[in-house]
Amino acid sequence: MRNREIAELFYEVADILEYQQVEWKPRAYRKAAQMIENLGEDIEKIYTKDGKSGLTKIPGIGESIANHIAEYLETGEVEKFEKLKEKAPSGATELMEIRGLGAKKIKNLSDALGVRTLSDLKNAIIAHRLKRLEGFGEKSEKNLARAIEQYEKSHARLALGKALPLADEVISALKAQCESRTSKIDLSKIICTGSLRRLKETIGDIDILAEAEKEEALKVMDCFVSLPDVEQVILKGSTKSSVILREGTAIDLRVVPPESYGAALQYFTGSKEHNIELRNVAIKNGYKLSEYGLYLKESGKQIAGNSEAEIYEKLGLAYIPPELRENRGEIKAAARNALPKLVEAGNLRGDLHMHTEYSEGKDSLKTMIEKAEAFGYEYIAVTDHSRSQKVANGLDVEKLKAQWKEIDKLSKIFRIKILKGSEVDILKDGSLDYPDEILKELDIVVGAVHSGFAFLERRMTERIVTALENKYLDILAHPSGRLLGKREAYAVNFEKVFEAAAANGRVMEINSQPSRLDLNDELILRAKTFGLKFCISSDSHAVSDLTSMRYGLGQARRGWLEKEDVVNTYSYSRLKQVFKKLNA
DNA sequence: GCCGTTTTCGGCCCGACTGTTTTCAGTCG
Repeated sequence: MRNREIAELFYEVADILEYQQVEWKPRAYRKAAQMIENLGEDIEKIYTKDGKSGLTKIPGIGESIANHIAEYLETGEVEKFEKLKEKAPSGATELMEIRGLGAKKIKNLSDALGVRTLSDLKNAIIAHRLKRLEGFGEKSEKNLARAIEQYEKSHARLALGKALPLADEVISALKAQCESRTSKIDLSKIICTGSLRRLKETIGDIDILAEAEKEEALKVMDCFVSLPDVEQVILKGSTKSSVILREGTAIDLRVVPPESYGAALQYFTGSKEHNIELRNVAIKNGYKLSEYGLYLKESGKQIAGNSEAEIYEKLGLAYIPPELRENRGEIKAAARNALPKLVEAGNLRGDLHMHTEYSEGKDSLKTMIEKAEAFGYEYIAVTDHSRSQKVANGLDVEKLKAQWKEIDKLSKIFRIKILKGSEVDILKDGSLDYPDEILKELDIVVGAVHSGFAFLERRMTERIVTALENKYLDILAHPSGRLLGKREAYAVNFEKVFEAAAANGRVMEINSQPSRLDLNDELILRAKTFGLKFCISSDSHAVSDLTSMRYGLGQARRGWLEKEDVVNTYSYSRLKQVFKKLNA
């Protein structure tokens, strides 16, 4: 699967072309990159099967880009791009990352001052050479200095598991401030938008929307920029303000009047690509869509804007949930009224992956069960680590049997069904980490790779396929092994993994730990095409982790999953048909 | 460079904020 690699290449080319102030091409390359990223199919496979004509069937890819892709797949590079890169100063794409700098200014800096790299820029600022330049001044020099500082401090994206609680905090603080200053603000309308509302696995910045009449808007802005955690105010206006928090996260706040609230919510939720498509739909229907509303093109009369639902409705579309708004075909599906009915939090009836004090969990078996029952779950599986996981205090056979005894005892006290499970290591040869006579006694076997991450693709694929063919394996845990921002997914052929899983009726886990979110949305989409079922699991290591399900659920929704696709939405009696050992 | 219920040529989302202008260009999302 080289989709990501090719998309990155096109993004880079788009940046260079932008720097060279070539018109429109950057947009075309970015669009192509985005389509390839979200394809859900292996582009190399498409090319092998249907050649260039297969490639041009993908929206955004025409004759020329198809040729580039073919050349890249066959030779590992594109001659034209190599020449392009030679001509562009190597630091230009990095300079594009600095807030406040775009193609024009970078060109100007390069021509007038010979600034080609980030360190050139720093030196120019220190020597105060910028302010003498046309279009720059005292202030831009200072702002650029700060922007560089921030870029160097943190240009990494924030994990969903960090961003969501942080946004909740900021929003509550903002609500409290607003409440003390004015009674005219509808506090329930202060919510997060942007990639956070779409529950993307990582977040660039936090976007917040509020509703207020014009004369109240500035008050909301005042509250916002004076929040205690704000370190720097980037900009402040009556509809838009941006700040940076002490810990480095950027937050934008938009304030709009009630008649535009729905339009603004739609617009600022994005994604950008979804919005561009949506505006095209508007144009084709004789409308104009902006963050202020949906208007008739001719008369300029507003026909929707108050609520998000109304906007989609007036455009002839079914309401599209935020998690689907990635321009992955959701607009066409909405037009045909063929959107999936996404799985919801209320559908979840159990959690099939959690740890206790027996291995590396922080809470006791009893505490975990208590809390899970309080959640209203119908069943849980206790899945401590198997014996090879020495670092995680994996259970030997004796200790596992002791846990079974305690589960039997607790089962008499609690209403919730407690399944005897294990997160069993998939060993290097693909075998499982307990003997068969133990595996067959377990209600649920969750198989996982915890070692040998550096295996070559073929060996890793064989290893996992062997495990999937083992009749005692039920669920493949965190199938890609990635750790967000820390470790890439291991090299494995997912086509073969999904094929083997489907052939043997195995379930794919969507691990909800914020650092994992594995499978991710793209792989979920691909896995679904193999007819696979999924389970959303918390992989809790403490009772406080049980709520992490919201993150995994988000990825499931981003992967277009319905209730039916997710086995832990099933009643216990139906779950028994999925995992046959439960009948024993 | 892509694409077509206006088009095979001529469009390509749209508006806010800032800093530098003295009416707007550049950048951002």
